[in-house]
Amino acid sequence: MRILFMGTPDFAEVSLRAIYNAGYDIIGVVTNQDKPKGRGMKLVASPVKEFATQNSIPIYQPLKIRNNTDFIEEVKRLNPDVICVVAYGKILPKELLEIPKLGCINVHGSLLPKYRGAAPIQWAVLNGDKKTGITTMYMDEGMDTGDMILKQEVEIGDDETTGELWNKLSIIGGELLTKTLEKIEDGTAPRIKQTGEFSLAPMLDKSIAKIDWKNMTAKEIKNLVRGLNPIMGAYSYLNDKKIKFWKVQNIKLEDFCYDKNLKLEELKRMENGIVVISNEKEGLYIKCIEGIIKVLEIQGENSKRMNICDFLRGNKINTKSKFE
RNA sequence: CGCGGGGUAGAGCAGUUGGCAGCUCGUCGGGCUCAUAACCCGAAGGUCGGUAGUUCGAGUCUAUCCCCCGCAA
Repeated sequence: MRILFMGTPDFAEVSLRAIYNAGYDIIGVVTNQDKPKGRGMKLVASPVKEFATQNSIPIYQPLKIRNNTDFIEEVKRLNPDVICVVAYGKILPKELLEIPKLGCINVHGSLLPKYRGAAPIQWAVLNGDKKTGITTMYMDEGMDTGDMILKQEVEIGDDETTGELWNKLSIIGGELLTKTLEKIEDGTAPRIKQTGEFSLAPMLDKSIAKIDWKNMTAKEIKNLVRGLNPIMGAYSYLNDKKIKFWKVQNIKLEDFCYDKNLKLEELKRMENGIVVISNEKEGLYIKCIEGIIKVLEIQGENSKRMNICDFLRGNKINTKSKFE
């Protein structure tokens, strides 16, 4: 089988590696353009491109695909049996989808039809879901609306971050893609229509990263923190300084009062976002709706991530100060 | 030439107009306590990123090099 692979980030690289190691004939790799990245804005190749370079697979990096007749012609000339798309980053037009005889298949990081769109993994964590998974499907013109082929569930841990889940799913994605190709090759791949309710997982907007102490419960804040780790980091302001939280715990008000010997009524009356306890021995505790947030890992302005005790040694946070 | 912050004890930081190198924690030794991430006493630990310069005198001012980090993508 002649396979054309389209993908860009590390998540896609894992899938490419899996089918490469499984012995499939990869006739080319399509990946996004090198982008200026990091300090100094140097051009950096995508992980998929790196892998292709190392293994001498031909690389294509079209600026755009829609209305790019040169590229479409090139793909026709390549004559792929299947195109595998994993987190490529561009929407594919119908004329491209119709080229491979056996179809275009996609690896998606959710249990479709839940979380169609660009950020399924992030949203699963942000919403505090207990499980998610990987779905492979035949692509059509819609946004992740094609017929499903294989599906595998994965549990999400209470403290699992998007980054951890991302890695886990990328590996499963590679395995499932390999299985899917096997089934396509021997003609046993099913075509399962997506039925029932669907939901969308749009690309994350920067504005969601700010913690809203007035309206979010402690549990929601915790989910926000782990959902945005390590992509953006949930942040808040303290004395006009931006502070990011990377790891927090969520403690019930009752348990907290019992532990610290405080009066529940007094605690309930405090404003949300107020620092209840802050010292380098016990750590940092913040009053929230329906709970206390205990900060474990934090990052100050222009600083790196560090555990809360180290942070408080050099950066004093006063009790009763308020996160905005 | 994208924008910005920084390099001082093992860790996190302070250090004013140039004038004895400090704080908190940790480590080591001792004490106290039924008990502790408790408390008390004591000690060790530094080429202040490198080099050159200004100066009676540089962590601090100037030049230059190296390294680290954040934003942004």
